[in-house]
Amino acid sequence: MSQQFEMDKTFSPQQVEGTTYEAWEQSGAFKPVIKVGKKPYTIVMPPPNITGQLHMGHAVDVTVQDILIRFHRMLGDPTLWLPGTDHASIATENKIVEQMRKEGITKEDLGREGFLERAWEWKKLYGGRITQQLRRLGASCDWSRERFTMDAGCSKAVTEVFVRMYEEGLIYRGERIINWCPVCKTALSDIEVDYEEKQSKLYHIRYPEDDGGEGLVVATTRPETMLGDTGVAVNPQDERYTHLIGKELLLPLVNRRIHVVADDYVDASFGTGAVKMTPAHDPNDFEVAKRHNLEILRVMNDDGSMNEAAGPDFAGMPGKDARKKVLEMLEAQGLLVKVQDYTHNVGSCSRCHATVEPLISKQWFLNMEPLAKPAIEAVRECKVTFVPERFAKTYFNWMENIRDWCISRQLWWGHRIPAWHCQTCGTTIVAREAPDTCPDCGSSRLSQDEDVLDTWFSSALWPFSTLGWPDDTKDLEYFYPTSTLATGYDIIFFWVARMIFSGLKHMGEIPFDTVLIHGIVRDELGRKMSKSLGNGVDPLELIDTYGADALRFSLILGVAPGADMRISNERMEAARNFANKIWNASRFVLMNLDGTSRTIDDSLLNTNEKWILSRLNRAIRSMTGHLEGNDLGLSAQVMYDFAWNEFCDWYIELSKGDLFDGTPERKDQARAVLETVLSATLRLLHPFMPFLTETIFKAMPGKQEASCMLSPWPEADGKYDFAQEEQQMEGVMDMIRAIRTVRNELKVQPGHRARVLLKPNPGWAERLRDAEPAFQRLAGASALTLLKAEEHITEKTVSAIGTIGEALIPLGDLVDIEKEIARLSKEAQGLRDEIIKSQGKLNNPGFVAKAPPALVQAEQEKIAHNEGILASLEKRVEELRQ
RNA sequence: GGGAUUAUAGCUCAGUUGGCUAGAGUACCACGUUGACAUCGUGGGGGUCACUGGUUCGAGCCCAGUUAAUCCCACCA
Repeated sequence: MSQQFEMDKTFSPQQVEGTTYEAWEQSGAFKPVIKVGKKPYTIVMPPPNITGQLHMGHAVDVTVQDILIRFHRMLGDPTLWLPGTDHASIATENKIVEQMRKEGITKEDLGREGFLERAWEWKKLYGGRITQQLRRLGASCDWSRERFTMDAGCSKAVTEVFVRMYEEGLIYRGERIINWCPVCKTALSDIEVDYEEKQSKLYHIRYPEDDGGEGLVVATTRPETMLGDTGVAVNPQDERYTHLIGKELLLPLVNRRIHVVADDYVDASFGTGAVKMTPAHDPNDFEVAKRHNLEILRVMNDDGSMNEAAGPDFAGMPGKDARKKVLEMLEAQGLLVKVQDYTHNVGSCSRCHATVEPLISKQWFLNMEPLAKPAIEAVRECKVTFVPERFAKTYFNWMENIRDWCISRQLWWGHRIPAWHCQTCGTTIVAREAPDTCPDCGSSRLSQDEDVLDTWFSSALWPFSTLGWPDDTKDLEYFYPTSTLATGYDIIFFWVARMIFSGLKHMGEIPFDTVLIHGIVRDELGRKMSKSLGNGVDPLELIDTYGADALRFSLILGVAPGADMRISNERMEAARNFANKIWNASRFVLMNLDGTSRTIDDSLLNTNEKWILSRLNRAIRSMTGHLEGNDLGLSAQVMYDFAWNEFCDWYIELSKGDLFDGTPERKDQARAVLETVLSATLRLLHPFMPFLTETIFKAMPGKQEASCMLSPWPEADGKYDFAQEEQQMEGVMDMIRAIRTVRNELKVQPGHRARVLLKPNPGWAERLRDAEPAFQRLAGASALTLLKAEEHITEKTVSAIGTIGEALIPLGDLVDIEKEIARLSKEAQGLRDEIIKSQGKLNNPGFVAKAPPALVQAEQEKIAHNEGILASLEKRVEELRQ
């Protein structure tokens, strides 16, 4: 007995996934085959964080990329998918700190060195875990080229870029208002801050004049910051306050004299029209302060508590308590004028969700303007294309309004900034290697800057740092620029934009030509998956339950580029069922091949065979086109429809005639066609469902040692285009469907011949004779035999019969004559209406003049067609009347 | 405040540059142990294409407006 008969009745992914993947990886098939002179297809994988578990976002990301990679590999392109992981500075550090907290130790206990040791241990443990999980999805990446954002090579690139940009003056150090997370104790970039609406109060506080005048009233949501006020601003046009401009007020509680300044920034219609200025703790106030030379007084510590500058009453007090005390004291002095309920947006740390405090701080910045310009140009000139296009707008919107990027973080885990400060003279030295002495004063008392770089600083270099830059490597030369970058739209700002300007800046070339944006995965209710909602789905569990192929397919099928997708059990089941359908269709084909491979005899092709081969050609062309256009969802849809609705539902069924009852010649021909179509189907499906297809492929005759993954992508063979046969089959299928409707309607028992009410005209007879076996098998009816239905016949049945043939057969004595006349008359009326409608169209000069000729002709044919039926109906009515 | 997207069957979504009766999947109903598959097969019901107007011979598609929802950016004390 041959191997084929041992296939189970259902596909068990669990049994094959592990071993199949291992065999692929062992064989080295994931490594690109470099062909000098041939353009490679390259994807550099967005590196997952080493913080944890594979989630649905990764699953989509990896699936999309793996499909493209497998497609191009089969096309014969030298194909590289370079994987790696990201150190994820702040996220990882938080996780480690959290883990340590449970053990009762703090970062400070370990010290920088000790902490980093621990962090590397973490990386060893979890960095490997995530890559194992990627394997479970079937990711066919070249693990021999795997990189990590903090490995020696990538770190070298980071230092090189930093030093170069510093030397060019693009990187500078300065005092600016930054978003400060008092829990993570680090600066955050603008995009690391999330805003949410919160209920709070708007406090109206009176600031009297220093001479005892009543002064003015300011409104604030953060009263404790008044301790750091160094001025009050009003709108220059605001007549209420013109008399106060330039005057001095006495800041309550601290009794500091502060000036009233006029600045357009102030909106006279909001609050009281007077704004207290706290330049050290508010970005706008900071700007105003610079314009008016107001003092910048920081009153808060890094942990959010008040410092000495806040005055002896408040020093050391947490911000919350300080707020309370300030309010109490103001109230006691009768200076708290009004308290309003107020809803506004409060920023919080995207990592730990603590409320962010804007405060002044010395940080490293990257000057964005000169970098953004060419990056905008590159997209505008379509050197980089976004799929779908609309995301380019998002990109422009951000890049055109970009502000300098705060790249320093007060963390330990990350790339330490290559800058040294001289303890003697204060000079800062930025260098590739640690300097021994200060070039200015010769002192050897140098200490490295404590900060590390924003994690996205290294990510921005990923497309070339992973290929060996700054060294001149062969990989860099061959694979850069890469082809496609696939990622979610949530990461355009964090990453995509920064890679584009970095690539242009340091490589002088775009990093990739296509940015393929996919949506995010939502639950069945359309909600974002989040930890707090607890609605997250673990992709690994889905793989266990349904198989990796089903997961991949359900994430792709019918999903338009950039569109969010919902994942549900129903969707997973549909994908699993499809996999099983393919499995069983293959099982049937393999059973009938008897382990022998055959080739099609073109001279013996019958209509069914011509039809399926022609349909296969269409599927190949369509899928290839969609994949080239990055529309994976449509491509999968074409596969699904072809495999299930055409190959399984029709051709396999049709083939059974020859397979079971045909002459030896026909039998072999059917087998050859089945084998050909199955082979192509498996290969077309392979990028989407690699495990299933590889498993079946190896069971094909003579393919034990072959690999679906490394087989060529199917090409449409022009000699198998049969437009006429396709049309003919379409007609036959319509008729078979109609007969089935009749059978159902008449409740004809299986096994019994349906009594089909047909009188084929000469044209149809020809076709029907051709299709006779199909009718026998699929419709349980003989197309040429006129039989008498004994059952009651409904309208529906009649209309179904109407679609079968031109000649509607008289129902004779089966039905009440009056009723039948009425029905036929009604039908005739319907046809007349149709004809009138068509004639109306043809009488419309605009239609005749402007519509395509084929359409006009079709309309004329329709009239003729309807008139023919009408005539026979009328004739029949006449007969019945007699 | 600025920008983007979406609105089609109970649900999830397709619907190419406008062109025959608007399609799938799923759910629902009926029937079915036909030699791959009940994770299946066959058939069926179910739509005012959000609303209003416009362009056109012709609009689910193009244009304007209205309504509703989602998302992103900015962050007014």
